[in-house]
Amino acid sequence: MNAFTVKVYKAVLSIPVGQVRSYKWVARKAGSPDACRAVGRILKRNPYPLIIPCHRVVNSDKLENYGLASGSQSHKQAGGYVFGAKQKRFLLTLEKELAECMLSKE
DNA sequence: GAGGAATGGCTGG
DNA sequence: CCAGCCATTCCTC
Repeated sequence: MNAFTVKVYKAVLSIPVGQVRSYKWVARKAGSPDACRAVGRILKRNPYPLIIPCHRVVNSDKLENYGLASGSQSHKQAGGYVFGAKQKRFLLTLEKELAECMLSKE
């Protein structure tokens, strides 16, 4: 496995719960800032679709839509997802709630 | 605001 | 080894 792929996995895995990062962000952390599409492709074809939180990776444009904003209930699409973009958004909302809950109750 | 080209690595032949 | 694919991004009209 290439170092780039491993870095991509690690970068995605390092994304905290309730947070989202852009493909470009992951690509940059992986060492190739311009490999944004490659990152998306890797995540889609990645061997571990269930242990890698690929749903936390969205487009740079949709970042603010999921950027823990007050009205994050945006019905916009945030890139693709193996199980469907709707599931992806659902998980994002769910994780955000979880994060807030943990911060509240500690 | 919308459309098109560029970029980089993975998969298949 | 070569060609095609893609879950994006940036630039230009």
